[in-house]
Amino acid sequence: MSANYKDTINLPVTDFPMKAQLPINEPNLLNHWADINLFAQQRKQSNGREKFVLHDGPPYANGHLHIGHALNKILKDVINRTQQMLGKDANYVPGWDCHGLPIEWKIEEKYREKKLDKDQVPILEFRKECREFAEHWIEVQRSEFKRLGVLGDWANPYSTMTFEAEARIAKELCKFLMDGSLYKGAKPVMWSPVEKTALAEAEIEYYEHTSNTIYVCFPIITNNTQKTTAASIVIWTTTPWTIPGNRAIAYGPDIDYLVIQPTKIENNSLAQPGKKLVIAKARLDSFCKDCKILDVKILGELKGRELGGSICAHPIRSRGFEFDVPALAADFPTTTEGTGFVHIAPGHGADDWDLGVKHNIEVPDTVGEDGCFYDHIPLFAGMHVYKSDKYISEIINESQNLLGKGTILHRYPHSWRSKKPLIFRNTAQWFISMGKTRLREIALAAISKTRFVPNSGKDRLRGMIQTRPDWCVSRQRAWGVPIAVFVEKSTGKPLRDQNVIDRTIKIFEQEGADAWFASPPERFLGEKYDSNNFEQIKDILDVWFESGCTHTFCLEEGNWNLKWPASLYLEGTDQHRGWFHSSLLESCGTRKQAPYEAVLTHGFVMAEDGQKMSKSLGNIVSPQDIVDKYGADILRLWVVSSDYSEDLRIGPEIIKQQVDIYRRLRNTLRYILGNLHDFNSLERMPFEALPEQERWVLHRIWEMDKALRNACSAFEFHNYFVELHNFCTVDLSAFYFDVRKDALYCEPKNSPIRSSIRTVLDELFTCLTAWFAPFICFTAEEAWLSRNSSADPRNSIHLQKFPKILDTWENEKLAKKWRKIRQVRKVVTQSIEEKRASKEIGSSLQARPTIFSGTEYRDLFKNLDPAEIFITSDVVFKNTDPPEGAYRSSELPDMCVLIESTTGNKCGRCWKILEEVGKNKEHNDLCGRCIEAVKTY
RNA sequence: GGUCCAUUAGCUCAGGUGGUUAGAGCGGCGUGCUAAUAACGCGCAGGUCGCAAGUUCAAAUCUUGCAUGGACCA
Repeated sequence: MSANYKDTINLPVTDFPMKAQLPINEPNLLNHWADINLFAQQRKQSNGREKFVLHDGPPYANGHLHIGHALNKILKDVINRTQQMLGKDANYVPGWDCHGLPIEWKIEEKYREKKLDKDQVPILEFRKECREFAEHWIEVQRSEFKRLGVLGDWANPYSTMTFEAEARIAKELCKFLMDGSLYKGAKPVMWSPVEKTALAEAEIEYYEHTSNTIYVCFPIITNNTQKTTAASIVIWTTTPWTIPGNRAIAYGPDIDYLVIQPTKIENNSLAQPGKKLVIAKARLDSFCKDCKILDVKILGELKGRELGGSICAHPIRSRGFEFDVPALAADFPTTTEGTGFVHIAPGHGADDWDLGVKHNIEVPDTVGEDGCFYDHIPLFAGMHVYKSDKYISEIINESQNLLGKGTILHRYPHSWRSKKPLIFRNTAQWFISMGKTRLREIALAAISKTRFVPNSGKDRLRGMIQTRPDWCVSRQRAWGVPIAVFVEKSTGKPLRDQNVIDRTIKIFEQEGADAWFASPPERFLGEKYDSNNFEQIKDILDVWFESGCTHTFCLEEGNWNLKWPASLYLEGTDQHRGWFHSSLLESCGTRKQAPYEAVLTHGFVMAEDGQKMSKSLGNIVSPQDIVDKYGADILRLWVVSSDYSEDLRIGPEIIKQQVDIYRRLRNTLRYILGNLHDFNSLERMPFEALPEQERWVLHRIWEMDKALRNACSAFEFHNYFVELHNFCTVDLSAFYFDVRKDALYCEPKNSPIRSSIRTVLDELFTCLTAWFAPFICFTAEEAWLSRNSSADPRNSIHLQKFPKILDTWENEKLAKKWRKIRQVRKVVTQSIEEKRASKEIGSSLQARPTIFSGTEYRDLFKNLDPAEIFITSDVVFKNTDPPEGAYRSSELPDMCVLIESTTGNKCGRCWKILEEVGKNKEHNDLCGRCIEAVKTY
């Protein structure tokens, strides 16, 4: 009859629950952090330490957070927390991007619902509504970010629409004005004749559209090769209305062209037999078909480059278009459609404009803002471009230069608002020159001095800076910082007067940029100038210029006590084109160096199958859903276990995996906490007194600490986190905890071995809570407080540094030995499993392994208890030949194991099966160790 | 259409300069314990390294092409 010894066993005791209930508990911890003013405590505590400033790339304040926001901010938070715990002062000031189109749209939409035109609304009222809209979303996003556990100065964020920011942005632009790099130029932009406005990329939608197409002859009047004498270059265009704006023709220097002569045509063909034409060799067949030419004579063949220096006549030259049309080499003509030549209207296309600028060709203004030809255009004045195709064709035909016409169905840009087709139109715009003040070279030099993580970002940004054109910084919009510049009417030159600028900036600081629209120009110009002689520019600054200025009003100025340049900028890879780019140019233009020491980029978040998330596919994962269902720590776990240098994936299965990993980590903490119940520092054992296995754990801690510090300095967490998880699972749970369970539970309460183990558990608790803290910030705090809250209620794991690990804990020799021990253990557990499968054994304590091997293996366990390590009741080493049926593993072929059932009786307390049990009269169901232990209760 | 990047077990990731049978963990399956118990242990099965050529004695690794996915640009 065995007594119940459960009460005499040191079972784990803890109030740290197995079930996390994160969606309920995390908000409680957030409240706790607010109560103890954690962020302020952190700042105070780290005052004077080396600063680490991660400058926040401002999200756009116009909607709920999506998974990409969550990835970005959690990654920032992890980095800030690791830097803080490494001993730096990682002050983090979040920010918002507030001006710009998407918000304007929303407000315009409201007006449209009320059947009001935006232009009828006073601009100040319109801007006020935009501001209120942005303010609303800042509030929403702020609370969503906080819920993710992101720690920062949420009470005092920066934004691009504060008066100080608006003033500062205008001031920065004026630096480009004063040094001469800001200039007024012209550029074709996507233009909607219906709304009479330029459109941004995001406002353009592509639909199927039927366009008129024409083949047009450009008679060659000057040539460098006899082959083309008296011939005409043939172009094909889908926009006949751009012919009045034509000023050049582009050819491909490596394209093969033919000189041909139609010999036979269909009755209704527009082509003329005998006329010499030049077209691409590869286009001959389809050209003849389109122009109803039945047969041709090939007169010659030439490479595009032979056309260099050729000059053609404009196809309606005799009708008021007396232009010379040069043939120019370009890389964009192809032989996949048309004739291998591209007609160039510099006012009506990006390629056209670039080529025109390159060859100093004037950019004609032919079309007004309503889509009608200007009055000064002969023949077509006042005509709408959409209605002019037919007439233009007729005029060209009258000039005998029309070869064919047709229609084509293709994708064509349309206005997001009116759904009407768009045109490219030449407009006056403001630019920052890449060359005048050597901005390009300065920026390139700054890139080479910057650290990029991953490294490939460096080449990417460099490539963009190398090839980018001048920066177009003006927008014909309402919600933003104005280009606060006056242009002198008589000269067309911008006014460069520092006094005017200073006066303007001062007004902006006090009243915001609204003042530009609210006040008369005299207020800014002062008494020195007559406002009648100046045009006040009402264009809005490109929002990229604004966000490119955040380093000035957040880092350089402001009350946050940060540093310039920032230690790190961290955003998605799309920001090579965006914020990294504009910040670099702004800073290099005004400060001759980059605003950041390092740039980190992460990939995009895809659905589980690697596809983009989209409403139509129904594969969108929202951070709010994950937080509500599983908790922010699960989302944070996903962030740190993913490789952010590429695109990353998320979906139900991946989240489930994080939940599983989370449970293991949590139970590891729970087990440690349970066994540290009633432990105090007096119980700690000195290092020298610790058994070998405990010193092995300390060695592993030393290794993990090294791995952590490497991961932090490389900003690379996913490999480290796998290692940390493996440490908890493989080293601790499956090995150290399992082996030491007997001693923890069954040895007398104050035995040295228990105290040694608990000393190590205490170290593990300190380390694991700190190591987890930057990642699963809620759970680490919950565990920490469950042990430390009584000491100081203002306590927090997030006020700790990473523990300093002593180098004396390193012991590679010991580690090597224990790797071998675990190899042997593996063979033993395998051999036990064989007996379990055949139902000869259940618990491993029923097994008695005999190890047949050389003495080397027995020596491995000298001064150790191999039975405890194998969790068997006994172990025997034999130096003899193994019997038939002994287990041998290919891993360790020089040993084998024979498993036999133990003989003896089961100790009612520790469950080992030992011969000695039953030999004691007083306690005939206990082993010797347990008899001694029981006496202490 | 152009430029760049990626593709290793169901999942997340390792795999310096080419060199034995491509590794972990999770999940799966089986199983033990019933004193971490919606926990913990033990064992097992999973891979034509996206596809196809090429270089080489030898390719997951180097080259080229293709496919799929992604970013930026047009």
